[in-house]
Amino acid sequence: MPNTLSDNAIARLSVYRRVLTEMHRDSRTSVRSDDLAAAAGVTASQVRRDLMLVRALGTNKGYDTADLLGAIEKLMDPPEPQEVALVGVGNIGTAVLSYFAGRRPMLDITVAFDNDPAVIGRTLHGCPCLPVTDLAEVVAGRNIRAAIIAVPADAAQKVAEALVSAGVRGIMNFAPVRLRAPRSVYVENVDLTGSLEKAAFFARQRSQKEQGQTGYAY
Amino acid sequence: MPNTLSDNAIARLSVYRRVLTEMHRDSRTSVRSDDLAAAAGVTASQVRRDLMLVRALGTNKGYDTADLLGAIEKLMDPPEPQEVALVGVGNIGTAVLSYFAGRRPMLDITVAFDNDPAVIGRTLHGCPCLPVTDLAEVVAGRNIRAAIIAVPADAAQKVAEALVSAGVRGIMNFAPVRLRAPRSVYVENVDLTGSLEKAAFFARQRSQKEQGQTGYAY
DNA sequence: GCTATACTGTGAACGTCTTCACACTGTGCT
DNA sequence: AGCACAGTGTGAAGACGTTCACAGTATAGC
Repeated sequence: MPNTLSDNAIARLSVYRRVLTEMHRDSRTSVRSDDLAAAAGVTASQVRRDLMLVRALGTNKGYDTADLLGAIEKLMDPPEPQEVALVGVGNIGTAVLSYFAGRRPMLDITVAFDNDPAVIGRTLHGCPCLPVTDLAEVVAGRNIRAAIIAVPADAAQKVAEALVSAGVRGIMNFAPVRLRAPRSVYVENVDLTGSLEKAAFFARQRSQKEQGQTGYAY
Repeated sequence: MPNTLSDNAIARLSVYRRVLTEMHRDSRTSVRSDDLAAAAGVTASQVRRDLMLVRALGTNKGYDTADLLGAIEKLMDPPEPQEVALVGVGNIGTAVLSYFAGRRPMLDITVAFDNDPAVIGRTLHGCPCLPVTDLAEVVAGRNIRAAIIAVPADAAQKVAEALVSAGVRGIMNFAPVRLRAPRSVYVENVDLTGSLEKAAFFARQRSQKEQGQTGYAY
């Protein structure tokens, strides 16, 4: 099994793609590994390694921006627009909806579910909100393979199970729980509390270091 | 420099803490490494390794829930409540504000900044919104060390620089850009697009595998 | 055409994080 | 008291990801 694309590699490719899209929009035609590296916040070696994965070849003048973008898109984008389901249209769900509206045309949040009568039936950012009781039928019926969970922690596991049995194989999870799912399902946890805690923790640590209070283990 | 706490270790400790908090609330007094491992979605070895970092000792009956929770909190929580600033009170900023309201008492988003007159002067979830022109003064004045960036991509770098020069050393960044910051500043990128792309990518990949279409490299 | 130059592609070294495996310690049972 | 057992603490091994360093290759200049 050669060339398995790791989690981190996919994340970096996604960043390269963003950078390349901008460069391409600016009519820049070629890019060197160290340019990409600087823009993406990684080393040039790392970039070249990653680009090996997409089988993109460069020359002694760098890479052709359009070619490279095409190669990455070919690898990462679905062959045709992929539908994504959103479960939970509260604060985070709504924010996510508006964030993704029109951002990635190949990844469309085409349906949302909730159990709050106040949102059921409404259309937010072009996305209809259905009752969560319709979830299994709609997701399975439309062959939806990716979903976003933005429900409270205590409801997340049940939602995940419903999604998985309806055919979902990739989940982006905002609920602060570790979902239990079969290994055949990919779960990307977006742990907002954890992320903020990390930022706050390292902020304290680095502030201390600056004050010359070294000698601590951490 | 022994025992530097890695990024991943902190993230896992944050999860253990959440799990332990629940157990403690449920009056559970002891926990074994494999229980914690199952709840946190990691291996038992990993749990024991991580717990070495917090200098928590267990017995042949596992760990004392309260002790363990205390040890993790002592390591991760600030000695006194730590203020956090939010920049950008749009969709995501607002969602973040409501998400963290009351969730982590030791990490308080006490001030928000925006340049939209519609939100300036208002108070959302107990957090006053000030004009972004006040940022430097307020952040420096209150000695705020951690901040959340939830502004559009093209404004993020400028905001980051302002925050850093006002004394911020830890940033949670929602903007889809790689921020350039001195090494003395910790940046936690929350890349929503990247996360969704990963979930969608692996969803496709795994769906294919299920259909017996093996033999592909990826 | 030939040389100097610039960048890629990649084997190998390196470092880090994770898992293994087992010695050690304390508990409960007889 | 002594033995069997359960679970931790940790050195060592292993897996994985990143960086190094240089051979290879194409371009540009003379």
